[in-house]
This record gives sequence, C-alpha cells and structure tokens, in this order.
Amino acid sequence: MSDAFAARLLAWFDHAGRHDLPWQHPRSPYRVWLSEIMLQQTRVATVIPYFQRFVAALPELPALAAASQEQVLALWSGLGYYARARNLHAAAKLCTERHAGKLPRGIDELQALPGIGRSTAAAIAAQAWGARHAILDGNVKRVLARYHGVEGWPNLPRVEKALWALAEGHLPDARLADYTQAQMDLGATVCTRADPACLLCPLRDDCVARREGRTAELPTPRPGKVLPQRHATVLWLEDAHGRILLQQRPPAGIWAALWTLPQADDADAAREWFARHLHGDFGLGEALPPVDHAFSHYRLQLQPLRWRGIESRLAVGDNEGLRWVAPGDLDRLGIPAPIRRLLVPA
DNA sequence: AAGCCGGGGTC
DNA sequence: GACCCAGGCTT
Repeated sequence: MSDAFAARLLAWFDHAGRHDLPWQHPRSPYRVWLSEIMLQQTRVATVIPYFQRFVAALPELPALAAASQEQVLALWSGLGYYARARNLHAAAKLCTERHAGKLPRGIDELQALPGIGRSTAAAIAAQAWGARHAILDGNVKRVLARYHGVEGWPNLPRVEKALWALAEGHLPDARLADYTQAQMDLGATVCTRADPACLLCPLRDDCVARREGRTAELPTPRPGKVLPQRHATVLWLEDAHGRILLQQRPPAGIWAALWTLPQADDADAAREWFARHLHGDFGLGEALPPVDHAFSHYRLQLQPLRWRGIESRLAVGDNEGLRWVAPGDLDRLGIPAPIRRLLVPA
C-alpha cells in the first residue's frame, strides 16, 4: 500500500531528482550493481570518475569475471574499502558459475553474493528490474529518523530494526526504481545532515523533526570515541633506474592485497629489514616529513625513509611479494591513497 | 553487539 | 578535528 510519503516523494523526484547519473544511462543490471557497490559509504561525486574508468575498462559482467585481481584492484585504487573490489570480483565469477554470466534477479540470490547485503540487494533489484523492496542506506535513515522523529543512533540494532519497518511501510506499489532513487536524492540534496533545505522538501508538512525544530538533533549522532594512534616506518628504495621497491600486503587486514612500500613497526625494525634484504648503508636513508593518515578505527603516522641508487638485484627473491616497479607502472597496481600521494606528488 | 575496513567532503 | 557518506562482513 502506498501513502502520502511515497506519492509526494515521487512527484518531487520528477522535477527535482537526479536523472543524469552515469549509471542511469544506460541503466543495466551490471552498471547498477557496480554503482551500488562503489557508493557504499562513498559520495556520488567521489564515485563518478571511478565508475567511468571502471566501465570503460570492464564494460560488462563477463569482462569483470575474466579480469585479473590486479586489474580490478588497480581500478579501485584510491576509492577505499578494498574488500568491496575483491567481493565484486568474486561475485562476478560466481555469476558465471551459477547464473549463466548474468546478475540474478531474485533478492535472495543477490544477497547471497559477496558484498551485497540487504539494502544493496534491494537497491539493485528495484533499480534494475523495478522489484518492490525497501532500501535503508544513510540517506533513508536520515530522512526517516527526521520524518518520524526516531530517537537513537540509526546504526544501533534496535533503531535500525524500527527504521526498516518504517521503510517497508512506505513502499509504493509502482515506480520502485524511481522511488528508490528519489529517497537517495532527497537525502543527498535536500534532507542533508547539516542545514537541510526544509523549504524545498516535499515531506515538510508531516516531518516530526521539522515541526519540532529538531532537524539539527536528528538523526542522533554516533557515540564518540577516541581513535588509537599507531606508527610505522616505510622504506622508499629506488634503484639506479628510478624503479621503486614495492611489497604486496597480506590477503587480509588493512589494505589487503594492495602494493605498498615495505613497512616496519619502528626505526629498529626498519634497520633489520634493510640489513636482511639489502647491502648498503642504512644510515644514508633520508628521513622525509611524516605522513598522517586516518582510518575509521585508528590513526596512522608513517615515517618514510628514502634511499636512491640502491642495487636492485640485492633485493632477496620475490617470495615475499617484493617487486621493483617503474614509476610509469604505478597506475597498473592497487596502491593505498597516502602511499600513492607520497610516491606521485600532485 | 561491537569491531574491522578507506578516503575524502564538509562543517 | 569531528562527523559521516547509496554498508557489509567477521567475531
């Protein structure tokens, strides 16, 4: 059943929604899926150039399934949350095995694929095929928390459960693709976190937060916490040709499977690593300005030490994922953003 | 239920 | 700096 919420939202969407996003033209299941994965915890403006580059290189699902992990990670390099890229790649291969090389239409089959949870499965099904399922992303949580005056941090299981029920209750009977897009457009362009444009909102007449002047308090912000500070030393080694020694990170953990500078916990550990892998004078390493980087759950300060003209064959075998990389080849590898900024200044 | 997992906009 | 963004997975 449909209520005023959906009807007003759809009427607003027709004249004020976003109709020119890259994944809307053409709106194929593969492009919808890719966009939804890239957009997880990532803003539209950030995603667009990555999306364009990705579909230019891998235009359809079979091409993604056949691609190397190295290429997929290179295309994802800088976007963050790299498990998304590994899951996307694995899911494409599963589609080749299970679904004849296409994305499955059923919500359960979609959600069974790695990287696709309840909300993403619903968004794909609604946008690709008009299926009737509720989404609950950050935009919808904010809109519903304000519209219904829902108290509590939206990611608390109890609150999230209530929001899912409200989202289900507003589902219209038709135009599910537009309705899904409309919710996200309203959250992104009108019902913004700071300073929402309530005068332009099609839902303002029945919005609890608007009526009670509490848009600044809803949704309830996340409980604050202090992020731990960690330190590491990275070794920037260049040979006589300007090639850089990179090391592939382990398949799990932070920056999994990405290529970074060899990293040690501190200066002493860096000295040991140097002695174990190279001949030469550790003391000739130039200390560059430290690099500060923030993750979701800790802060990291990197202390780069740089050597030039290192004898390249002195690096011990490649069983530790070590590789000398020419500067022109850095684009072909997945490299964490702060490391890429260090190696390739803007 | 809580932690892990990136990077950048925006205030 | 703090907060959060078209979240999902693991423990």
